[in-house]
Amino acid sequence: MTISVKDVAALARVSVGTVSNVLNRPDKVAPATVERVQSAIDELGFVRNDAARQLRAGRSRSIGLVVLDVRNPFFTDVARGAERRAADDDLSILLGNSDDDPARESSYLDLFEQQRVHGVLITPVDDVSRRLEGLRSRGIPAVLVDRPSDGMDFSSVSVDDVAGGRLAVAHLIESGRRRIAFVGGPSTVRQVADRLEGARSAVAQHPDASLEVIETGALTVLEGRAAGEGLRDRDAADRPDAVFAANDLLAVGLLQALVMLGSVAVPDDIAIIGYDDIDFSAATVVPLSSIRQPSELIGRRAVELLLDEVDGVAEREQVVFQPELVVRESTRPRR
Amino acid sequence: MTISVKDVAALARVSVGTVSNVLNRPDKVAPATVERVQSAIDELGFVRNDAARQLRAGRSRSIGLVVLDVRNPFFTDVARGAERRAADDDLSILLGNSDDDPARESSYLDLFEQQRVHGVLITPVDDVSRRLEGLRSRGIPAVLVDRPSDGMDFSSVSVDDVAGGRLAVAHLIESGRRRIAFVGGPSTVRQVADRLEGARSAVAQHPDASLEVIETGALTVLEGRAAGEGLRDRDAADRPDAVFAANDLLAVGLLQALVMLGSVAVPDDIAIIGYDDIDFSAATVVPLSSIRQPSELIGRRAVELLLDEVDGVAEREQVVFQPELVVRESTRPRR
DNA sequence: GCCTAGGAATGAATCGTTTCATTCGCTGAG
DNA sequence: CTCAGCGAATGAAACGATTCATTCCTAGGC
Repeated sequence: MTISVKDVAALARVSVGTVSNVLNRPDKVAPATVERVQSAIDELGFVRNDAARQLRAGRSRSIGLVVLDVRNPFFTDVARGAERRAADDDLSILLGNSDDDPARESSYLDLFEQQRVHGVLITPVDDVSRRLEGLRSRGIPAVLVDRPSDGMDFSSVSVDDVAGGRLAVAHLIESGRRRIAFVGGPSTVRQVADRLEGARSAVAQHPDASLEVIETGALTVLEGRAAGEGLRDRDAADRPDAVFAANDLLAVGLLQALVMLGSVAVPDDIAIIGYDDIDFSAATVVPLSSIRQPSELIGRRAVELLLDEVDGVAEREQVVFQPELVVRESTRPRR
Repeated sequence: MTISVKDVAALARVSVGTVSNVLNRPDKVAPATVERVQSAIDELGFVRNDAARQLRAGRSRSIGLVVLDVRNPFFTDVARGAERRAADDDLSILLGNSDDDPARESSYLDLFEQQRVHGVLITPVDDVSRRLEGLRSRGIPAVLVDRPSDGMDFSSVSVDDVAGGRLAVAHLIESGRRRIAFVGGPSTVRQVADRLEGARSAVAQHPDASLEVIETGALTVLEGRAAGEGLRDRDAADRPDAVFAANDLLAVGLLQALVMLGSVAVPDDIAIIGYDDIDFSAATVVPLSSIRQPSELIGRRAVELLLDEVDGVAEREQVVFQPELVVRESTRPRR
């Protein structure tokens, strides 16, 4: 039923090879013929079948990207950066959302491998290095996004999360806070662990500063709100005087619980700093201090590393960007 | 180089047909054989080539979804709903982001058609009915998302945006405002036009209420901030006393410009109401009143309509959900 | 001991595009 | 007038999975 090159060839009275040439290297075909084939294509409404192309080519014209949470603007920004860069090479991005679930992550990797993608960009939940080795051995390279590769086995594009954590907590201490709480989780997620490590190291610099860890199940607004309710319900004396949230979504949830639904003052009772500096951070109840990462750039660079590896001999490379402190009202020194 | 059914068949000493049967209808194959083939598959690390399957099957196992803006949580919620539903039928979602750009929209449609997707879900920027007719004639049905089909030519899942606009502005008027401004654009986008129409009809009910339209280039935080700066720089006497923003992203931008970067009080100088009720709305500087839409449900339902159409005889159907007013601080009656 | 029913396995044909070794046809040099 | 050279066009083979008409086996009935 569907129109194929064969039909086009018949109508234009040329061979299928010629039709293919018109499609792929029009300069190798006589202008008059190109013309004739073109109008046959238009007349029939012919649309190339990608599956057949891919089958022949051995791989698809897309790159798989697995992120932890599409609802986190940080990741949509990364995806957008990746998509832009990929488009320059006529590649498209398949976006997968693992939602912190190893099973979902794994099923996206399956899917991408079946699709014979050019390569995979991934922010892993689980330890997927075995899986990725497997992919690579079958010709599909992978680049880690937003976290470094442990054994330098893969190229990666990340931001120094330890430095970011240190930056955040050092700033809290500098603005006069001492009883710091870290809100984030699950701690198996590398970014969370690193940011916490940075926080610890900043606290270690100050003998009278202390750090409490409040683990959450995920990095979402909802979990942040739950954590905030926990804090709100404590005796005031029992509360930390500052919170470092592992990302802005959590921080937004904390604000909802403490300020909107509770009566804890931010920053006077508790200062809050988040991470990612998403668009909304500047417009929250109390504008949120945060740690900024070059998100679009991360996506763009990740695609570049991937393409280098696809092209062959490129060395594995670990790109690490430096995070940046953005100070707003939520960490104002106490009056 | 890559492992195919042939290699598996050779190792398991069966025919390729049998390998395929093990993969697709294991019950038709003797248990012992299944076992043998399975271990051959594991040993070789065989992974099915999706392109070959698709080529044979005539279409892919995915559904294309084109949205206006991935950075808008409303659309990621729709996408998530769609993805969940599609997974039930072993289908995956290809997400395309048109960014309000007809050219990008069109190139996603090309891509999806080349991929021979099961069907297309789309929130159009442009008038794409011709394109969609074309797709349909070639066996790819489409369902409109978040806007009704003009000539009932396509199934659609939407929310009554006129009612939503009316709801928003009626609420503003009820809370004592009279000089209303509508901020949104481009007006060619159906949702914007409908919400504006609803606003107009609400204003028409009140002889002393007036409506000013401030058109923006897109529905983003950035555009909202620009519009807000315009308002902020006016003489106080020249300003509206309430703004209805065509979505929450714009409203967030307005808040940034008026409250954070300016000194206009919300809601006392200007009340603001947004649209979509995204997660962040409850945590903005001034918690934002908004119009809520059942976003995940929209995605889910859209996939269902699409599958009905794929399966054959289903009638075209126009599903329209009703929006809901969510009142928060940003539209509190003036004291 | 023969025949048959039916489960199990086979393998050639097919999907639509690309590639590449060949062939074709023409022009201009000798 | 012949032929080398060259641009243009050809068409068969290949990519890898699935399908289905056919063949093969075996157990059980008579």
